[in-house]
Amino acid sequence: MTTTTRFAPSPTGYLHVGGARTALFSWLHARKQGGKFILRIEDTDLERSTQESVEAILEGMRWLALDYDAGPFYQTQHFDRYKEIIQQLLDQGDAYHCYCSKEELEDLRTKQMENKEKPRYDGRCRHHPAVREGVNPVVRFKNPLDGEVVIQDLIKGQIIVANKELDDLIIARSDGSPTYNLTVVVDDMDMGITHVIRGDDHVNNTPRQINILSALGATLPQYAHVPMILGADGARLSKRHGAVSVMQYRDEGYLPEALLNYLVRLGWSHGDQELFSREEMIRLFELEKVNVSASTFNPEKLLWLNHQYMMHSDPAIVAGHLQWHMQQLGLDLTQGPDLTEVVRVQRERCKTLVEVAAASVYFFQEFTGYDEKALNKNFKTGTDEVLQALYDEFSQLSAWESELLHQVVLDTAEGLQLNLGKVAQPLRVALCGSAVSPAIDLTLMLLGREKTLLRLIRAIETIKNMN
RNA sequence: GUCCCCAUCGUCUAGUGGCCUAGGACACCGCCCUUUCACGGCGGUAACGGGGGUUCGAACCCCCCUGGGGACGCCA
Repeated sequence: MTTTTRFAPSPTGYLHVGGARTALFSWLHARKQGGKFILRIEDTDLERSTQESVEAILEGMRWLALDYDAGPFYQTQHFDRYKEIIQQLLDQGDAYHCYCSKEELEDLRTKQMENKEKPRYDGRCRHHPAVREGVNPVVRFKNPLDGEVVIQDLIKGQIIVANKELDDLIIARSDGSPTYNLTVVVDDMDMGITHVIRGDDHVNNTPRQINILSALGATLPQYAHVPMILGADGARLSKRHGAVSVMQYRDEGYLPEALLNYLVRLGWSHGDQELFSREEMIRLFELEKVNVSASTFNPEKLLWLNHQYMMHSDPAIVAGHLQWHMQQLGLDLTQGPDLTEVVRVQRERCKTLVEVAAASVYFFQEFTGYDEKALNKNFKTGTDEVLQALYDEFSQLSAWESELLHQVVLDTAEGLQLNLGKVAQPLRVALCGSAVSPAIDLTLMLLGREKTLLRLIRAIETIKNMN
């Protein structure tokens, strides 16, 4: 049987890092086995599912380049099939109608909690069936009364749950619509899912699902429950923790490969290796080596990884991502250097694409004002003469090449008997408006002669007007 | 409360009975490099939650405690 895995999010929000990691592990396992990866949207909760969420999830998958071989499938389009299975279960005596009201059930729960018992349905309609006129019943699955369910989890190992801990769960609501535990089981069975890879929070559902699957005579899939990702406060990662949407990482200037690399190392490792290309992940990843315990999301390490990816990836590819950010700033990219060159000169000092973009604005348009500190420190009486000397040299330079530019700066310093810093720094401020930029020759190079000369004039004027 | 699961530096982790005076990475702190900011190089601080066993020997196996997480919906 070909390995088939699935990612089955419910469209009640964007794709967050926890979901993304589950999707990644599932995708990785399928790719490693040369199997299929399916995307299934679990939208049976009509109240909370939204089209926007569906689109946000698809966008996240696309950005991370987690491609699926089938789907997206929507559970709302399988309702006939679910009804058929529910009827089958009813017919074969594995399910029954329950007329208990929500209030009754609520009372039951409260009493059980008071008695320090685990809240669970007591099966009153199973043992004493009674039709109530005018009440639409729910359908409950007859969970086995005794025995136990043994799960051989690929990650967690053996998990044993006694059937008496379980109750008769609802598989169809009073309006006839199917519930989660039923739909998952039916789809996993129909889609030939061989490996159910999902979040830790589903371990408790697994024995119930196994019981339904058994009642249906289906072959059981293998289960792999991946541990949760916790926020900095040790609680489960959620909307409250801020930047958990995958797309927010794009907005903040992260490369998808970096996020993926961060995520794959959260709960999984391969010796001391930190950097994994997509191919390496596929080759080396093993579900069996995924950790059993939850891990905490560490934004600083993600940042470091992002920097690693910016520095070691093909600059042209990084430039492709940078372009989007430059456009966000409203820059006219025809008015400056090639973005690949920008990446080359900026990437060692910037950890995100947002930083690269912000630090590169002056290559494309005039900066508004000088950084005050930089100005006070570098523009002094007499600095205008230094800049004038540079202006003279630059305007006569035969070619605009970095070695020549570098030489001009060196020669000017020597000619004026000044430290290199006394020449390069004022020049930097004149060109960029701040004391921070790439190496001065590279900055000159990318800026071009025209902008360089204009900005030198502007600086000289500024200094003259200071007195 | 009941059930399930978990427990190595602040964080991600290596470690599967002797290679461990516990290794790597992020962060942090020094030093070096340096025309800015950085990159880089070198070094440092820092952990086996506690208590019992088992064993010649335990971070690794067992039990208890403690701590943490998850589940307990006509949500998924």
